[in-house]
Amino acid sequence: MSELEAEYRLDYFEEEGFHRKQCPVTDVHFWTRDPDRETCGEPPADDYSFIDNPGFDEAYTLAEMREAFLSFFEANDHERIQPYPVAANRWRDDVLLTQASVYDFQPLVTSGRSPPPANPLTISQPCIRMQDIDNVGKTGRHTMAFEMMAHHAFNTREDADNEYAYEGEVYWKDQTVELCDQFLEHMGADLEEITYIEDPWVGGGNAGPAFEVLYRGAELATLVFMSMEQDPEGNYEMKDGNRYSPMDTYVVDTGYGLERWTWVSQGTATVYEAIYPDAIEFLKDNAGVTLSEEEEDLVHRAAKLSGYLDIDEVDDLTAARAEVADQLDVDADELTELLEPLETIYAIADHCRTLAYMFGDEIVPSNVGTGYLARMVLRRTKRLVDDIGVDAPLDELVDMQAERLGYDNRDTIRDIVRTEERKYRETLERGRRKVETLAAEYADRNDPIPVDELIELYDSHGIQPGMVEDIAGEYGATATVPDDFYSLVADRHAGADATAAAEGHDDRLTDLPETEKLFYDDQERTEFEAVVLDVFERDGDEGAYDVVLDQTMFYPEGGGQPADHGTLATDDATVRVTDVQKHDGVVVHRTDGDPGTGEFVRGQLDVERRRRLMRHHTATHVVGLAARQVLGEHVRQAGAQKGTDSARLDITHYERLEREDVTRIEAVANEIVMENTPVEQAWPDRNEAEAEHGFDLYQGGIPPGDQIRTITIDDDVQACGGTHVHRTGDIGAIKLLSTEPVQDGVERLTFAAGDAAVEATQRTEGALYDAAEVLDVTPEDVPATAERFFTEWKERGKTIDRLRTELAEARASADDAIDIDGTPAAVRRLDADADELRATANALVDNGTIAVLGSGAGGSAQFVVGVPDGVGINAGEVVGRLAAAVGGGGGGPPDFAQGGGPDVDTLDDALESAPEVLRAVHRA
RNA sequence: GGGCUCGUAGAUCAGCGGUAGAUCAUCCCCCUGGCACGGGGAAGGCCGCGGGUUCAAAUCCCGCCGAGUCCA
Repeated sequence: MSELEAEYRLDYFEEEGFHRKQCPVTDVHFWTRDPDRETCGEPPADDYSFIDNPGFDEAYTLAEMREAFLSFFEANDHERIQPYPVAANRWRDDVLLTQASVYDFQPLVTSGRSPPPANPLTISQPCIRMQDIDNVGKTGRHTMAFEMMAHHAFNTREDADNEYAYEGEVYWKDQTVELCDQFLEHMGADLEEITYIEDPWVGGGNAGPAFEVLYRGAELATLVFMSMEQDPEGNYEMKDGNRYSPMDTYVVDTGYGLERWTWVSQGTATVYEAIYPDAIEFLKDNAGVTLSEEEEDLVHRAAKLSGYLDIDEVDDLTAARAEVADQLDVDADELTELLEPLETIYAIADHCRTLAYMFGDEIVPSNVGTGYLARMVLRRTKRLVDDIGVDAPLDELVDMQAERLGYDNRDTIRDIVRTEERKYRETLERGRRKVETLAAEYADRNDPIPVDELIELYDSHGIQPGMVEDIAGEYGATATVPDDFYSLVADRHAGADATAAAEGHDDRLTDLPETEKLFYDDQERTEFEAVVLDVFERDGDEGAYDVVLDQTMFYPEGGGQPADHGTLATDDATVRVTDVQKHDGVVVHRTDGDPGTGEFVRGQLDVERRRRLMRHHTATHVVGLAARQVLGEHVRQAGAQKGTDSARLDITHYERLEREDVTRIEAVANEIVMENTPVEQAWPDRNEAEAEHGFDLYQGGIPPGDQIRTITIDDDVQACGGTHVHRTGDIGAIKLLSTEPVQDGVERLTFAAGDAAVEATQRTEGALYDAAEVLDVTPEDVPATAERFFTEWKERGKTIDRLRTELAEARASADDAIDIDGTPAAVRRLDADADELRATANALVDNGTIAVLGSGAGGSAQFVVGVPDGVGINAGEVVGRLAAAVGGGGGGPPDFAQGGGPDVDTLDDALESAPEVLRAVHRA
């Protein structure tokens, strides 16, 4: 780390007369204007001295503080950028939620592959950090949802190649610190009290020097100078033990916690009271939490202590609280009783804000991904609300925050919350029933409910162990939850994680120039001319070649659209193209012959295939648009695959689709087709397009580059690389074929377009006509007739059962009975199925007769043996012996047994031996 | 995406190789002046679907479909 020391010696510090010091408490190095200062300013070295002693000229609300920050940086030549969604997985696949403002610009902008929306820029980015969930409410300063205010500058080195999307240096360390200093001064902070702590930063494969900015005990900002990337050969070893080397791009990544700043400006005891005082008032009222003045004072003093007791690093909350109580000279239990309701209220306010962000940004609850996180937060919030007895519905609480945050999809948000609440209630009811049965069982046996069962209940049924304890108590059973419960659950999940083998890159391709893509120029053209740049024979695949051309009309597989097929022809030969792939801009045509390197070829697409693919691709956009119109704005693409006969589109939606939804989507989609709307292709500047359309552009993935290709149909604009028809009318028709749930929150729509739609309709119609023919009715009458047939079929089954019983009773007259040690016995061959044998045997037994029945029906020998009560013959034993004679086995209870074997031929012999067997078994 | 659990009567579930059950709801009867309760009875099942193993599968195995849940 010492190699980095020089990195922190800024001219700005020199000019401003800063001193570099080492904190005796925390050992860190820091910079200060105050020559007498010894400590670094961070707890535990220093206290939260801003509480009751606000750090700025005025008290700010959250909105005022945000505006103060953004307008200050605007006045200092930064462009204000609108915040990104909290669902970071919309533009990157390595994280789920946005946890910092810099997430917005990773990886494409920070690596220099795409230009930033402005440079330098300022933003206040909503973030969600789930890892803080347990601390929320308790520590006085943790929130799961927060806004990170920031100013960013994106720089490239002077000696770097001119291959990046931005050039030169905007500003770096000195000006970053200066801006921070100036903003603090602007707000009225006492500059003498500010400390800049040296704290190297590492994260996400990048690293660099960084400062933490401390003021009155509060960490108000982090100034990160992201300038290195992970590199085993690198010169710098960072705190994560990895080596790093400098990058060509270097990025100013700052973070100013909006909530912290607001808090420090107000000097309230906890951050929560500063940022949503109205929500807290409402919840207190609603839950009936009222404190006396004396209690208020105690809570206030306790909160101040919680601040610097650093509870988030204390495992045992009880012990931490006891210490607080000790310092305040009050009883720990009393303090807990006083604080807990407040902590719950703080947490509820925070969680509702988190949910408002999540649902406002159109995250749909699910069993996977961000949707699962949303579900977890919602359920946790629901439990908290129930615990403390808030009777306002959850959707209203979330809506309060959504309104404050300015979301306009509030109706959908409420709908989602209500749907999720209902699902959770059903899970709880299911769980309760399950636990009740289990508790009653263990109470009977006087055993405690074992930990295995607790884990099973939680892991497989989502039942919190606390709930099991409660219910067990009601039933007089006991359950003890071990301290390491959740790690025991985690153990159950320990398993090998699948690692996908990376496909080996073909080095030979890297030397070739990017193929010029003709398919965007005129999507209707199907012929072209090109020069063969190179041909590779495919290893281990006789007669297969990869052909690279200088330009091509062939669309390579991508964006869910399969590759074009067709031919490449020279004067001498024609080869078939069976697949087309793209590797870093080089289009590779797989062919069944070698057209010859350097040859001039004419390419011809399989027109029919391409047309079908185009129709299905455009139809996919239309169906998505229709689904959004019918189901709501939260609907977005979660995946898509086009084909020649059908295509499928996965959409996010929080309820199962019903037939009615599907018919409406289909109707709207076909209206769009009939309106014959133009399908417009454009190549706008990416940042302009983003500013205009937001992230809904990228439902099919994010392409790199300065410019992106967009496809516009009505008000639906998508970044899309596929080929499309000119107007929606060219699709012809869209027929939805089926829907299926892919996962909770995602529905798959399968549909056919154009002639494929007609074919699909004809197929289903054909099936209906076939069915009608079989039933000998008109197609319209098929449903009613099928129902009638089914009902009649069931009735016949019952009639058969009844007649069988009657038949069995009729057969029960034992006039052929033989005597087995004083009991009559009927030994017969019936050649009926097992049900009939059983019924007959039952009837015989009811008449006091031993029944030994054999059947050769169905290709195997079967026996049923029934013995009346009080006759000392074990039916199972008898069956066993008889079955052995036909090469099988059997068994059953002593009064009624069944068996059989494959040798039908010896069935009669076996039956003949039955009387002896009966006697033998009786006497045994 | 991975793990686990579960699909049996209208509902909730038991049965886990050998004749498909319980409770509630429904219908009928009894008890009552009437209601609640109580008693008696009836009706109600492609045991999710498709394969396999077996003399025999609701039950065991495999696949599919569906529901739920935990984890990333």
